[in-house]
Amino acid sequence: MKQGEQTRNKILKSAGKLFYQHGFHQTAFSDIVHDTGLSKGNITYHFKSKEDILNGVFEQRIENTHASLTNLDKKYPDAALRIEGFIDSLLKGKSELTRYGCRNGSLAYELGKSNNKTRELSRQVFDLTRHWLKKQFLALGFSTEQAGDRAMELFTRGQGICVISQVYSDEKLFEHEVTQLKTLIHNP
Amino acid sequence: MKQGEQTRNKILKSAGKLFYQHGFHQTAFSDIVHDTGLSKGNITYHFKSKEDILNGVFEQRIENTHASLTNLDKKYPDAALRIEGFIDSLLKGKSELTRYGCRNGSLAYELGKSNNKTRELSRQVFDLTRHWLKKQFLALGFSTEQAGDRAMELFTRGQGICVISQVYSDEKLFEHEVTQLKTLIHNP
DNA sequence: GTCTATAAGAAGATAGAC
DNA sequence: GTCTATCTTCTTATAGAC
Repeated sequence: MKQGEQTRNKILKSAGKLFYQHGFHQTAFSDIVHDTGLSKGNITYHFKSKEDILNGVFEQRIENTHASLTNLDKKYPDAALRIEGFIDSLLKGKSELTRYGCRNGSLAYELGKSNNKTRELSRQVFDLTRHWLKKQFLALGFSTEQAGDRAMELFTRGQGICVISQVYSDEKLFEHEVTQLKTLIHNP
Repeated sequence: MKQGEQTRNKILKSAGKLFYQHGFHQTAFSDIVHDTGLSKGNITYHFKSKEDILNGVFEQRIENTHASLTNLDKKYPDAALRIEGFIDSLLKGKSELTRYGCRNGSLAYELGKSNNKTRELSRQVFDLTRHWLKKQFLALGFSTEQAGDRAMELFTRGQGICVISQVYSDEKLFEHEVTQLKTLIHNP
C-alpha cells in the first residue's frame, strides 16, 4: 500500500469511529486531527471537506458490510446458520451497540433528515444487509413475499432495539430482544 | 395565560419543531430566533442556554405524551381498541414519521451518545408509552412477562420502522410495517 | 505528501438600553 | 419582558513553506 493510501485509510478509520461514537456534528475537524495525529493540512489534502470524509466513511462501510456478509456465506453452508450467525454477530457487539447504537442506523438517522446524499448512501448500506437476509429466508423455503417481510422485520427490529437499548443503557435488554430475533428463522 | 408564559411556550413549540425536523445540532439559536420572530435577547431571558431549551422541549413532550395516552384511555373502553388506536395514530402521522423519524427517538438517538441528561429525559418519555402498552397487554390477559415482551416488541419495531422508512423515504413501507404491528394484539 | 499559520465565518452567551 | 449590540470561542477552509 502506498503511503498516501495508508494515510487516507487512517483518516477514514478514525473519522468512522468518531462519527459513530459522537455523531457527525459533534465531531469537529480538530477531533479527527487529534485522533489521527496528522495535521489539519494533511487531512485536507486527502479530503477537501468534512462532508467528503463522510462520504468516504460510507464507501468504506459499504465495503465492510459486503465483506462481513460474504464472510458469513463462507463460514456457514446453510441459510439458517447464516442468519443465526448474523444475529450472533449482533450479540457479540452488544456493548458497542448498546452504547452508541447501530453504526449505520445512527448516522443515517442523524443526517438523513437534511442530507440527501447521505440518505442515498445509507440506503446502499442497508440494502446490502436487507437483500442478503431476504436471500437467506428464500433459501429456507419462504415465498418471495414472506422472505421480504421476514428480512424487513428482522432488520427493523434490530434497528429499533439499538435505539431503545441505547436510551436505556441496558445490555441485558439488548441481549434479550436480539435473542428473540432467532424465532424468526423457524416459526411459520 | 401570562405574556411571559405565552412567550415561553412559543419558544418551546418552535424549538421542538426545529429540533425534530433538522436535529438539535443542526438547529442554530438564530434559527429559533427567525422561526419565533422574537429577539435573541428575549429567548435568552426565558432560557439561559440552548440546552436549557432542549430540556424544556423534553418536559413538554412528557406532558404531551401523557395527554395523548390519557386521551386514548378516554376514547376507547377496551384494551385491544386502545392499542389499535395507538397504532392508528402512528399511521396517521406517517408522512412526518417517514420524513423525520420518531419525534422522541430521533432526538434521543442523536443526543443519547454523549448527553446523560438527555438520555434520562428520553427514558422518561419512552417509559410512559412502554408502561402504557404493557398495561394494555396485561388487560388483554397476557402474563406479566408476556405483556412486557409484547409492549417492548411493539415499541422497538415502531422505532425501527421509523429509522428504516426515513432512510428509504418510503411511506408505503412505513404503512405496511406499522399495519403488521396489529397482529401483536391478538396472536398468541 | 506533510506541515504550520492564518483567515473568515458562525455559533452560543452576555451586557445594557428601553 | 423585550430589544439591539457586542464578545468570545469554536469551526471549517485556505495559503504557503518545507
